[in-house]
Amino acid sequence: MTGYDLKRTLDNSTAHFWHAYHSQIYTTLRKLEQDNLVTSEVQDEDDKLNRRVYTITDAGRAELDRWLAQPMREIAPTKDELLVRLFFSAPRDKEAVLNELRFQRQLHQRQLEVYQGIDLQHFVDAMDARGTNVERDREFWQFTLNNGLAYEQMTLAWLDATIARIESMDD
Amino acid sequence: MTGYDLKRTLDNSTAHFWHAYHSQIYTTLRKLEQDNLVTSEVQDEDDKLNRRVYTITDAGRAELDRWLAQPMREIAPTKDELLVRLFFSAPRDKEAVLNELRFQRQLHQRQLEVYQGIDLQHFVDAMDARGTNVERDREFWQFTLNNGLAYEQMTLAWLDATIARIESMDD
DNA sequence: TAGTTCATGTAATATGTTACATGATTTA
DNA sequence: TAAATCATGTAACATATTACATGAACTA
Repeated sequence: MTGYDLKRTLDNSTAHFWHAYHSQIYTTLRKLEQDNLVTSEVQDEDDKLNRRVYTITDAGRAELDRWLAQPMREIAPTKDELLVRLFFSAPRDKEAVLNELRFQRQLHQRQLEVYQGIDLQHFVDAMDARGTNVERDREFWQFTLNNGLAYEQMTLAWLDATIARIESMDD
Repeated sequence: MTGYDLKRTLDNSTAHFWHAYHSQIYTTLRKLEQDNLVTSEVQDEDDKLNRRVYTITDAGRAELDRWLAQPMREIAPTKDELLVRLFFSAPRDKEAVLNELRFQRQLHQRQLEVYQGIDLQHFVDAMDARGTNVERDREFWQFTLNNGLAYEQMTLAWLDATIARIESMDD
């Protein structure tokens, strides 16, 4: 893939559990290349867009396998700015807090619909047609998608309950 | 509070939505002091532990209010290492993946019990006895705690379903 | 032809993590 | 008296964010 492809893939399919800016992606790819974990080349000489395509090396694959072989032993740390804001929101104007939560509700509703619209099987079939079997990968991708779906549903239910309780508060 | 108190508070009550290392807390407090957003003093001259107690200034409170007045307009970005690992786990040994997920299940079960054991009302009463009314704060703290509870329950249900499906996979 | 998307980078700054470093106080 | 907890810091390094910068290709 190119750095641009990676950015798009991250934004589209893995955005809910991993995110990166293009500036970080390009610099990291260069660093990986220095460490011989990937190689890169500009495939089409005539291509004025300078698309630089990266490929993982055997050493890179080995490093990925090594990382996967070491199981996680802690809970993934989270940083959720909205919860920090809520924690300190008692003195705020009630309507301002409600508007913020209602806006978040819209965002999460849309995000849920994005996940519901993802058709992994269609993607798998397309890869299959190109000779790459990702049938077993599909099951694991589905697990991460299921997590996104469950997370959005949980968040919507929590937002609804929280909004309802703030609405019934005294000013 | 002292830096140490802040670290403990973060670890105990807000760990599920915000986390910081002590090294970051101490350096950030010094920076806030340079910007006149907090003041500090070693209250007890005889105290050889050098407890440095920080207090927010009027300018600090104003800055906090200014920050709270600007509503969030995006979904909080997340980085979940476990999901990245699962995404790439198709080629891994089935039992290794299952062991990792079962261990995560234990961690989340324990975390749920920690949240279930938190008694906000007890804390509010103790503050009340010292003359600080945090009754309205309590409702907002409860919202963040509810989020933690819902998150852990959702995660446990998702882990159970994922574990069951991997168990029924071919090797 | 104007706006959007494709495409790649650097620089400056901010934030976060690990390791190093020290010493007092409390508890078993 | 040994171990755990209280308490504060710095240094080196890693990661992340925002802003700056450029130009091609496609689409309305």
